[in-house]
Amino acid sequence: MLGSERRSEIIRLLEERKTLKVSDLSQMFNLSEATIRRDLGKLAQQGLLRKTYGGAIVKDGSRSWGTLEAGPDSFLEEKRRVGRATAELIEDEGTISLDAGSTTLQVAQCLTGRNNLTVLTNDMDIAHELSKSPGIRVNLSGGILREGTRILVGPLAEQSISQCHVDKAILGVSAISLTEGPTNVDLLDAQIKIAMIKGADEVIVVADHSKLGKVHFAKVAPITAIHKLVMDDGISPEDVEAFESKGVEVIVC
Amino acid sequence: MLGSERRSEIIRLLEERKTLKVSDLSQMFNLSEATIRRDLGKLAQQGLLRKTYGGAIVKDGSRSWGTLEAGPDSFLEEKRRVGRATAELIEDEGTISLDAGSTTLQVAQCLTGRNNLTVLTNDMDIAHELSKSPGIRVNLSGGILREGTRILVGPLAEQSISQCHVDKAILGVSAISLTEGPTNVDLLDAQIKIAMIKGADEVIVVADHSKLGKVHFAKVAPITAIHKLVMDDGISPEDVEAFESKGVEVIVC
DNA sequence: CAAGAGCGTGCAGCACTGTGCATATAAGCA
DNA sequence: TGCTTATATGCACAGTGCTGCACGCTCTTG
Repeated sequence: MLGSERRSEIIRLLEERKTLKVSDLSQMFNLSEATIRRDLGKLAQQGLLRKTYGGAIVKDGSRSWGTLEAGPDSFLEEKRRVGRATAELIEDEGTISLDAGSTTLQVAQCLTGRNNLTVLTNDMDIAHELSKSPGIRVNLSGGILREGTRILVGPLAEQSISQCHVDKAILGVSAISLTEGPTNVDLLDAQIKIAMIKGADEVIVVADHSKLGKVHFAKVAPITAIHKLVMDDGISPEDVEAFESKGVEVIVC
Repeated sequence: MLGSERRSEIIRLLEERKTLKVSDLSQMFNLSEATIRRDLGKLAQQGLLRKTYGGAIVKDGSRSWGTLEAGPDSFLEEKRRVGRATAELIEDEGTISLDAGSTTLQVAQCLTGRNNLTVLTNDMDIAHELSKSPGIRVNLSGGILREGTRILVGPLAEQSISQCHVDKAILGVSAISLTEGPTNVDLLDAQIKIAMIKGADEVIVVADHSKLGKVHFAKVAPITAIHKLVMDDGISPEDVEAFESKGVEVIVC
């Protein structure tokens, strides 16, 4: 087996299992651990994985087009759980809009294998991820490609989104509070989210608990516009109750 | 067996197995490893594969074009030349639309490093390529992601494009003839091209000479709508003159 | 804090690489 | 036909990259 071939296989395995151990790989390929470590070192340098003590894990939800360096994704495990739980809320044969972001990317990854789903998104990575599933019709919004990311924003994006109507809008946010509702650091992003809310029957916000109680610059919607909130179990029972009293169904996972 | 024949066979094998070893090929063709290495060197230079330690693997980022062309990356060298020549026609501080396709992808690769260029495209690979250059504003059209490719088509795509006006439209085509003008195998693709032509001051068609004289299903525009045609030197002087007599400036490279 | 697992790295051995040179084959031309 | 030229191929060799081992260092765990 070629060295490069082996490294491709490592990446493939990593996408499948999300985490790998040096000792396992060493046995699997019948090579010394030193060689495996050198492989992982190279792959990490290429940004294709993140090394950990004892092995490697997928990097930042595996934004799989490489080259673009993604910062260390905090709360990745929480986002994964949120992604899985959210995917369970989505039926086949439906239409959804999927906001750009690392949490919504996790949702997308859990949607592979769906049969007759139509998805509208403004995130090229999400589109790329979903395009692997033949049963999913992927609609990408137009827009300006924001520098350093693969997210589409601007008037063209808003207009594309406003032309579509979906069953559910799945939104990531950078902050959510009881009084101010979901808010965002970036105004352009917020406008995309507003357009998605307008065109949806049901609005689902996904977030890890680190976003809770914060308020950022750009308002997205009043809290009453949100139908469901999916969050990891870092949220307190009091907060759950408070959201529920505002009419937001909270799904803890 | 001819050398060129052997190299075609190597490419065919590579597409089948995704990875090849020098030692295996040497045995298979009953030739020295030195010869195989020289072959792989040539093929790598043509961009048809990527050499690795001990063999070769398929080039990443090479994309599957389904049944559009005879070979997936046929006439790559010609397309490179066309790409370079076309990039020279594009000034900084301008706006262009860049059609989806393998030839236009070559144009995009030659545009990196531009300072103040705005590009509108319906090809995610082109958008990705251009996003590496900070000086380029990338606008991606919306649309449905066509299965197996990274091309956006459909009403949303057409509408996004029709909302923009550019200095030059750079179009790839699957066929071009004197009488029928540029034509395309796919109707949806053709409609994108039509929208791009409508919104541009100048229309530049790029193609390798294998497209010449053919006519495909979907009409794009009369030949008189084309201002410039960039083609590799596989075009005959008679054909150049014929196009020129129709008012098309032909750039041979 | 101590034990132990895991880490990076220098070193040696070996496989792979590119290249110059000689030979073989094919093509062009008088 | 015989000669020249261009290309393809094999061989040899020096240079480079990959791998396993062993060592000392670092991190995790209890």
